[in-house]
Amino acid sequence: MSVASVIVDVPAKQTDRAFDYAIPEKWTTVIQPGMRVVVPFGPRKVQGFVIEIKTESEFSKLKKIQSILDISPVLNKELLDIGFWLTKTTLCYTISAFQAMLPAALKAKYEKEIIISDHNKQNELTSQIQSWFQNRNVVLWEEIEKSDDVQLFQKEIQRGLLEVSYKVKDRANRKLIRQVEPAVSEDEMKIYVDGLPKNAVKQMELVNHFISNPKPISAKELLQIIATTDSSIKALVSKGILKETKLEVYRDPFEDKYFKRTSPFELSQEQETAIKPILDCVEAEKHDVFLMYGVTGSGKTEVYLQAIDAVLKNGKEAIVLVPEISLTPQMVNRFKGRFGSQVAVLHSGLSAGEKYDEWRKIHRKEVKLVVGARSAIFAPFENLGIIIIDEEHESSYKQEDNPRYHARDVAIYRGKYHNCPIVLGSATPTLESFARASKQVYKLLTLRKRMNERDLPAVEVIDMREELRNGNRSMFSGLLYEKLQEKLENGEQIVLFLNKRGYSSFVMCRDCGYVMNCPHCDISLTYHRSNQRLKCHYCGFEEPLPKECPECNSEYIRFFGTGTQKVEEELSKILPEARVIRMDVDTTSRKGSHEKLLTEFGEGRADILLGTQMIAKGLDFPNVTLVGVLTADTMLHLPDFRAAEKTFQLLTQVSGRAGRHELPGEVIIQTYTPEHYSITLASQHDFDQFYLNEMMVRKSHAYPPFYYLTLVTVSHQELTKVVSITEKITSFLRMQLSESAIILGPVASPIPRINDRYRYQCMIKYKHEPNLTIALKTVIERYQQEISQNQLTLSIDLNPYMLM
DNA sequence: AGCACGCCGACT
DNA sequence: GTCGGCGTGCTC
Repeated sequence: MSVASVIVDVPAKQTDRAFDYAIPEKWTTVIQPGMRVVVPFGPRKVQGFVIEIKTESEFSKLKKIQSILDISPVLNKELLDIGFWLTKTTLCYTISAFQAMLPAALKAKYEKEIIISDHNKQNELTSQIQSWFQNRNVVLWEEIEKSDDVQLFQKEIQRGLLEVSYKVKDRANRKLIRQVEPAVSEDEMKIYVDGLPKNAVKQMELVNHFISNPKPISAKELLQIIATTDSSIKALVSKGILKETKLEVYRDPFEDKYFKRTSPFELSQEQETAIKPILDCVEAEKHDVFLMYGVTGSGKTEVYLQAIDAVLKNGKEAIVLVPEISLTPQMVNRFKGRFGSQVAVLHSGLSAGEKYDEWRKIHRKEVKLVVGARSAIFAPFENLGIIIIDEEHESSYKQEDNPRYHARDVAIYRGKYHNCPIVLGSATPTLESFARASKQVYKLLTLRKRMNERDLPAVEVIDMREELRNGNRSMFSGLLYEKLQEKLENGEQIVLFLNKRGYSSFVMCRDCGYVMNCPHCDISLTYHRSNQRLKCHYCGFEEPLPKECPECNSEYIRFFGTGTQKVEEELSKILPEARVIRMDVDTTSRKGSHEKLLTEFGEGRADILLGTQMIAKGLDFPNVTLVGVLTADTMLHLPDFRAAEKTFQLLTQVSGRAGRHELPGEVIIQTYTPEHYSITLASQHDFDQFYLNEMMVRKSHAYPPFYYLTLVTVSHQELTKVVSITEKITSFLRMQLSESAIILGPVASPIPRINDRYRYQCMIKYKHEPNLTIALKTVIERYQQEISQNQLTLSIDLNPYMLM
């Protein structure tokens, strides 16, 4: 007998294992590991992934696989293995790992329907139920649940007159276009045209089109050429003169876009030196991890492009990961321009259907290269020749929910599997990667010179406390204001950067200092100007802005914190003639608006580009000569050991936007902590010194890269319960782990309460703890009951990036 | 996760 | 007595 081991789509501890199913005779040769199937599971039907084909099962009474969802496996052997590896290393469910590797369109949709069991007894149903079934055979349970008839239905189900039917629906819908072509020979068409009555002008035109042009044509195009309606085509189809066919097409998110083909540039000496070891590695089919450390504007992308070119010439495939935020059309153009239709692009801006189509191009081997955000690391290539991770330090490569994987780790896993190089590129590598490069675990490649030998921009650090003392209470320092005027006069462009991360527009009473907090979370509410309301970013709580302070009834309650809107307002006051483009979540939420605004700025239709994080990287505008950072230190005070590193990275990235071409660039950094090394060293473009400095800090505080981290966060409605459970977990881990592990806690999370649930943490710092995952699994099992009762949540993050 | 089964309290 | 509350345990 043929048996399939199936991982079912039920993300729960108890079902996180394989279930065996009998393979019906007709499918014994069809079903393969990695295919999606529908299986009966208890009383319902669920989707599942076949992971193994066996000849027998320990389980005696097997149910049969109900249906097959794929013609060929959606997960190959390698991806199945990656799924198991993720389950093990991130402590997630296997099904969650599988689902993370596939486009959302392949996730099943479940529907529960009610059908009439026996139509002969239909009249026995109450009239109320009968009215539901007027002119239809099935009723969706979802509809019933919304009505008041739930109990009536349950009664009839119990009497056996109605039946529940469980449906598993594939979301994956392929886009089809209607094509029209002749169904008869040319001669027959001519005869038909001659026999047509005089008033059938459109039919005649249509047939004449096919007489001179018998190729299939899309209905849409045909209607345009002939200027007629569907009815005339339909008439000809029903007479058997034409026939309609459906053709599957891909939704092309880059339709209507023309990509100018580019050819390789000549590499500089430095670039040559950097690419050589990568190319050697490609030729030798050897796995190695390269860290390409290159200052902003040093031409890393050209090195990627040429390395990819070599890989594609060898008949292999390539993956390029780019942070979501810099997956701009500019970036995509560079790859599409060089490799044309061999490129698939995967990013969150695409619709589910578009993502699925791009994924299918990869799956069917129609493309050789994928450029995408984090999840593109799971591209189902089978002959990988290189993986490139650009802006290696970006935290968006770490997924913040289950499976909590880091794309870099997956890349290295795949690199070992395919014996191919991994290239991590950055102007500001993570300390983890740079430390590994220093220890020769990764091979370091350095690009110190900017292309065209352009100097890095001059950076001026402005002490905003000093400005305040001198009576300047605006958000622009004297120097920045001066420079703004100067650049405007010269007709040059300016980028103003507002670092909003960890800093929101909170509302405070100026008399008593009372800050409006969320009643369910220990975090300040954010003021949303668009609807004059206060909103909690964690639980969604909303309330109108109060007229007076709830604490002291003062009227002087106002919002603090500088939003882009406020900067824009102030700009219009001090520089009314400046044309400003504001880019933030509000102005870029509509699809394509991001690109539109950038094009506008690029074409010189504005003087100042004002924005948040999203303008920090990847942008390259020749006319930008001034970059202003309004508040450099807003995230320096976050409770995160990477705060200094992130500040340094951001300032370096932003400064890199200035003077990339002929005109020299200037950068002004405004800060309240000008003495902080992350700010001074960023202003001196001194990564090496920053690295040394920060390494000392990390060493003395036992943080990565000297120690690994694992963060356990416990949450519960009752404070006492959270504290005692976290306490128990902490002491249990102390017992299980070695002496050298540092176990901190229990302590309250940086956000101690979210959605009325208290949050406590335990942090584990360690160098080598083979027992850690086993110990953590034991912890999960011990509290399983309370977790499933939904009172307790336990989140375990191995190598966390967010400590909140 | 769902869903059935089963064991207790409060109703016609 | 039975309806329905939720706690418990199973799903090949």
